[in-house]
Amino acid sequence: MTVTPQTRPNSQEQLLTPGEVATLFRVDPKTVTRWATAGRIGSIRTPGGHRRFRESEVKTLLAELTNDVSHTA
Amino acid sequence: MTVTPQTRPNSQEQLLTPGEVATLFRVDPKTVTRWATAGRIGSIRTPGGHRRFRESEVKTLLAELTNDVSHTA
DNA sequence: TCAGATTAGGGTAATTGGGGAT
DNA sequence: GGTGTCCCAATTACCCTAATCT
Repeated sequence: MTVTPQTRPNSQEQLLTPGEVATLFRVDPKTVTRWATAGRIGSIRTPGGHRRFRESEVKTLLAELTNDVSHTA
Repeated sequence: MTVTPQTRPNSQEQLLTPGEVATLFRVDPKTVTRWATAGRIGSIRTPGGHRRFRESEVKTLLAELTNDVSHTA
């Protein structure tokens, strides 16, 4: 039991670690880092320099891939 | 100048526990403590030695470390 | 005062960042 | 052009017990 939604003074976004995102996409964590560096995905840095990713954004991006996106902008 | 509107921590400031800050950054509470020790984030100690963090400072820090993707089609 | 949950403190493993080469 | 793997250094996560907070 760890599902106790507390700490929501203003509806914060759920964040994911690079490893978690990498697992979702079936890629190497380094690749996720490259996506962030290339600006293809938004990222939040910890004061220590590690990255965190928005779960909603990741899910959206994941859904687009599943739906065969015509990424021709 | 006699009064500074909002530019100073006057009296009441919403304080957050290490656990709450940890949730916002998606890190371990111990990591937040480490940030305080390293001086990366300001902290207030309770008489018992526990740490409390200013909500405004945490929010500001979180905002500054956020890199949003401006994919404004 | 009691009870439950959180935090501090120290120590050790795992993850991550950055660069560079394949 | 994009991805996976190598290196090393830094940051973070999990282990424990005792003290503090609510």
